[in-house]
Amino acid sequence: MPDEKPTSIWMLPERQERSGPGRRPGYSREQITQTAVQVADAEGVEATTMRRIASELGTGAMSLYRYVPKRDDLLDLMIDMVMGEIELPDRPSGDWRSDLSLVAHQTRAAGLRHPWLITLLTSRPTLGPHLLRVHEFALGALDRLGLDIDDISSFVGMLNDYVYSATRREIGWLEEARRTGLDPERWKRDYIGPYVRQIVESGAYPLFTRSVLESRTAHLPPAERFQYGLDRLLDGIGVHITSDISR
Amino acid sequence: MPDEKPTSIWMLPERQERSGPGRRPGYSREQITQTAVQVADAEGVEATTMRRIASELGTGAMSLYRYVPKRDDLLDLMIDMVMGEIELPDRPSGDWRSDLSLVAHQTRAAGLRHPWLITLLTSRPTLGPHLLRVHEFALGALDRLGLDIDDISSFVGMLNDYVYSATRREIGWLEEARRTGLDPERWKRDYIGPYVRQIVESGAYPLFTRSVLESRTAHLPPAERFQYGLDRLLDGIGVHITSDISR
DNA sequence: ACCATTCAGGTACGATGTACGCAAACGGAG
DNA sequence: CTCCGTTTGCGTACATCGTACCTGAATGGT
Repeated sequence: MPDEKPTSIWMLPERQERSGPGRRPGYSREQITQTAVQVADAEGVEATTMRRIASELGTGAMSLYRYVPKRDDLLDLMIDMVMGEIELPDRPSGDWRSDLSLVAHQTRAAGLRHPWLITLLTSRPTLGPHLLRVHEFALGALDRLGLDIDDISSFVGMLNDYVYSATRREIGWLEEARRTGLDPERWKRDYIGPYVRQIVESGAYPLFTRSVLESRTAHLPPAERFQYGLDRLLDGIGVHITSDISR
Repeated sequence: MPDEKPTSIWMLPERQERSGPGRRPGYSREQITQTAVQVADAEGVEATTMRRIASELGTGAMSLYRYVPKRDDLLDLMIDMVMGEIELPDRPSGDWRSDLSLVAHQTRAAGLRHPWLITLLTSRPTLGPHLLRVHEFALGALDRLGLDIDDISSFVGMLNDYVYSATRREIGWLEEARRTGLDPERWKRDYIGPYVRQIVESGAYPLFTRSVLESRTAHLPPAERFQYGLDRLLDGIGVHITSDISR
């Protein structure tokens, strides 16, 4: 009777250092993951093919399968390695607003360093140890404030949703700007590809048009724009925290 | 000097009915898109290959390229066709809360009918006419309430983020339940695959554990659970609407 | 009746993930 | 040292994908 196959990579730890016979492994999961991250940073996640990563390590594609069951698992490992870059105190400080801000900004920073992160993170449900650590910290920031666990969970979910989508939007601009060659600042002022221009000129979507043309925050530095939306969100959460004096 | 190539499928309308010489087209963009949607509904988006769709129509793969430039464009067309199922009044009613609720529930319903929709929608930036229509309606719901356009845009963004991620979570349960063969209700009570169980038993993530084990809303019918989070979000938006009397 | 034009779709190419199998490296037992 | 079971390295091979190219059939205007 065979073992039931592990449901995720996190239940299949790398083979440990042993002292039996047999050839020694020449690579490691971490090394392979790191290489994959570098390739993805430089050329996008679609360049992280098994052959490409292997050749980066000077070996053959099939060698990687001694360390990683499938390519999808490698994507999970990449996500978690990068989540490991997020630095947080051991415990929340007690100031929920600055704790959540910290998580938000750190996550955004990681997302900008690795433009593939957010797409991967939101397209596959994964729960690696580092992601869990960050999540636990965020939940902890709202603990002991009179909220029940469903509200805490719900608010942290909203925070994550905001951070992911705001960061994704930001990355979208950067990539669009790089593709068209313009520098981001000038590009955002003159703005918008031909398609959005067509939408605007059609006159059929007046509010969408205003959100494109009359936006104040669109001209802010990205970090301030991020902060602006974040503050709105935290204000919304704050309403439910009775012990909060600021509002 | 060639035309600059269109930036999106929406700038490349289907060839119109003409009256010149040449063979008549045997298919149409809409017909192909509809077939793709059916295949995706039945077997997932990864089954919507060009060959599969073509053979469903009784033709060869390459014929599709007379109607759609690339497979990615077909994905955009699928998204927008399904967004077209969302039924909304011509103009918002004036009750912002019920207007946004309507958008939220309609979008969730479309996402549940077509489990691939949310993944596609959040993994590729697309702005088809039907998506624009829905977005414009949502923006309109918050117009004339004393908010500036950045806040309106920001709140609608938060609403979308919530709807997408809540619906995605719900779909995840359904698929997990289908995969393991259990019916959704029982499965959600007994809950959780072996990996989450291991996390819980590790004791290292007490708040995550509580969010799994002590949740009240987890046992609610999905629609009520959705409503619960939605109400929290709308409460948060309501704070910023001064003319709102309910809070 | 002819022809320029348009569509249908077969063939073919490069790329991908990965199953399979064999040879090379290794440590322990004799 | 010699042999042997075990483990790793990786070449070969295959199914499947998007899609470039090309030939032949259909069509309506002249």
